[in-house]
Amino acid sequence: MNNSKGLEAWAKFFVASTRLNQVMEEAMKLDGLPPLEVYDVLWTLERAPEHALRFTDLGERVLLSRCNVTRLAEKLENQGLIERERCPSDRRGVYAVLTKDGLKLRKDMWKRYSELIEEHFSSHLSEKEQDQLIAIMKKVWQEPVRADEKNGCPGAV
Amino acid sequence: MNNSKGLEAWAKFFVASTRLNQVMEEAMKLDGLPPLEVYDVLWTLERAPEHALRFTDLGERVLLSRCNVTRLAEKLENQGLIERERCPSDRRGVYAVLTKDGLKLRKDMWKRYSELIEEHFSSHLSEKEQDQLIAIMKKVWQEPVRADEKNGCPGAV
DNA sequence: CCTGCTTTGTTGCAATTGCAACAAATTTCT
DNA sequence: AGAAATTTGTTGCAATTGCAACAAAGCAGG
Repeated sequence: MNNSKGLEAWAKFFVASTRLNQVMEEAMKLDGLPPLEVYDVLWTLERAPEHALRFTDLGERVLLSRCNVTRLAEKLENQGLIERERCPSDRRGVYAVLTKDGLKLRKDMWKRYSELIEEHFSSHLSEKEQDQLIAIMKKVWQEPVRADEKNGCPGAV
Repeated sequence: MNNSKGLEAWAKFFVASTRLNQVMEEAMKLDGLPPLEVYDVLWTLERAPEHALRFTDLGERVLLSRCNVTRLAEKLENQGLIERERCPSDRRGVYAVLTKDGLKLRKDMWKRYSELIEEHFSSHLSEKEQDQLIAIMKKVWQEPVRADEKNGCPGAV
């Protein structure tokens, strides 16, 4: 085996991320909260200017369920979490806009989600290790920078 | 914000793992190779004694597609990658057994998969960082130890 | 042996997803 | 301006998935 350490690192990384997601997802459901892909959409909208994004942009920025944005949006709309608004300058375009309820749900989900992160993840790591991990993740994936996007704040998915 | 560094670490971890998986999955498909969940099953069987596992065990050990093992197995069986074998001691039980073709496909997939890991992951990290990451992943997730399982070798998913 | 209880794998059904075809609006090019 | 190409969101269809009901086989205790 050649540079087996890199491959081992990937294996551990892959297993840990998959399992932790399963744990979180299951715990959220157990608390009657929607799956994380809903959180993903709500939080993506919340960061956007005016809490609104065109469907195409939403599809590009969202992490999970990249296709079928239309259908996921339809579901969220029925639950009153987002609203549609036709784009005035381009009559093809449609904006998805976060509603009050959507904002509230995002916060409620984050309350529980952040607890889970703390419990299953952060609490096992020293501050130094957290720094190391952040640095390493930056090296293997740089999310494209969007001029308009707010970040910092709480729940980055 | 409280211990925001832990949450930031999770966010970066989550985004990187999700995006990298998407990249790998897409690249595999582009090369006409099956999705990684197939790799997952084949590799899980290959590590097992006799290259065989009861369906229940398979379902527990596999990372992706944990439910519907029956149906995924059915598909793999049709492609000649695994075989069914009734368990002699317990007539409820069914073994999934890796075939020659299954073994070969696993290796072929690994050839490409390991290239992708190198390209998108390992090559961005120093040896020291790889060590750090392994240590950190061990702290946030310990996969249960199975007495019989072989590991070490190549592609741990 | 007989009665419940658990384990194991399968199956039916409804919901979700991926993909490709599609129509409407816009842009590009001549 | 007009034809061709591109972008944007929707829709139909087939494949996949999650869930719960189910039957068959084993197990525990009388």
